[in-house]
Amino acid sequence: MAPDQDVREKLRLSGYTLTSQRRAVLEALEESSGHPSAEDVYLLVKKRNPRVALGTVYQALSVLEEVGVIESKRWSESPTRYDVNTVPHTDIRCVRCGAVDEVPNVEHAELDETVHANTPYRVTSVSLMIEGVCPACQKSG
Amino acid sequence: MAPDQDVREKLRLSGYTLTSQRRAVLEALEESSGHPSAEDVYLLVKKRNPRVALGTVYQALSVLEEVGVIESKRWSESPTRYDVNTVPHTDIRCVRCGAVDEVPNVEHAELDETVHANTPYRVTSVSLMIEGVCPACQKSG
DNA sequence: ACTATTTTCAGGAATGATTATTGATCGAGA
DNA sequence: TCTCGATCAATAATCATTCCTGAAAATAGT
Repeated sequence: MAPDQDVREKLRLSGYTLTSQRRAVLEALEESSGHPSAEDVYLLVKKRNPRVALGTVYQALSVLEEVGVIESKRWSESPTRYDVNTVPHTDIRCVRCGAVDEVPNVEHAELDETVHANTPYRVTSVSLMIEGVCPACQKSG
Repeated sequence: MAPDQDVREKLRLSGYTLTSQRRAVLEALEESSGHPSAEDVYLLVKKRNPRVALGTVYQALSVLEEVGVIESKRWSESPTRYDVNTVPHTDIRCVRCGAVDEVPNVEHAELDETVHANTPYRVTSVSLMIEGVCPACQKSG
């Protein structure tokens, strides 16, 4: 995956540096399997460095997203989730337990084209918000 | 459009009644062109009946959505927007001024199928969150 | 290395949207 | 009309997120 050098370069291009806090946030994101919320990241970061504040995590996430190292997605009735995978992909969220999983083989290109062709807006983002009930919750439901 | 009788029936099926407040909220939604937020609806309702509280509007919107008379959509960095149009359609939101417009000719059916076929989740909702810059803001920007 | 300048940070207060609570009021049916 | 449950208005509480401020740390210049 992208080593520190890559991240450092992306930050530099926007006039930022790779601080220990930003690295800690990034590492927390990498080691967490799902799509953690800011709060989740905060708890992970605090395990190693109890001095960080939640506000700092929000700041770091904001900067990392701005430079394109991570991305955020928000579903209704749930805080914003973060993800280190910046390759376009589609996620589904369980409305019962909040788990997030990837949905493979969903092609965005055609959809983007249709949208562009049918609106006078200059389109800046097209994303899919998918919700459902995960297999585990279906069993226990 | 759907007359009171239709709305009343949908409410009844879920054990609700059509109160004057719910009707007022619905009328406010119908007479507002865009996709108003709860706050917008509140201001409209208050013009006729200054006694209603914002919490009451939230309650009414919640009930009306539950029974399928209206629907809500939420974009990032913006409060939830409400809409009486429950026929599947696609909306785009201007990131500058917040305006919401419809994008015609976007077919959901195929997309829904693809998603269903590629996840073990029981899918409950697939929606498109589209953002861009509207023509007016492009000129003034 | 030493100080000046700039950036970043921690901590906590503030904000905005939404939900929960509570006591009063309304309304359908006996 | 009386009763009982539903609904309401008002307000407090909550939740996620942003803003603010003085302190600490990185960076640059001497």
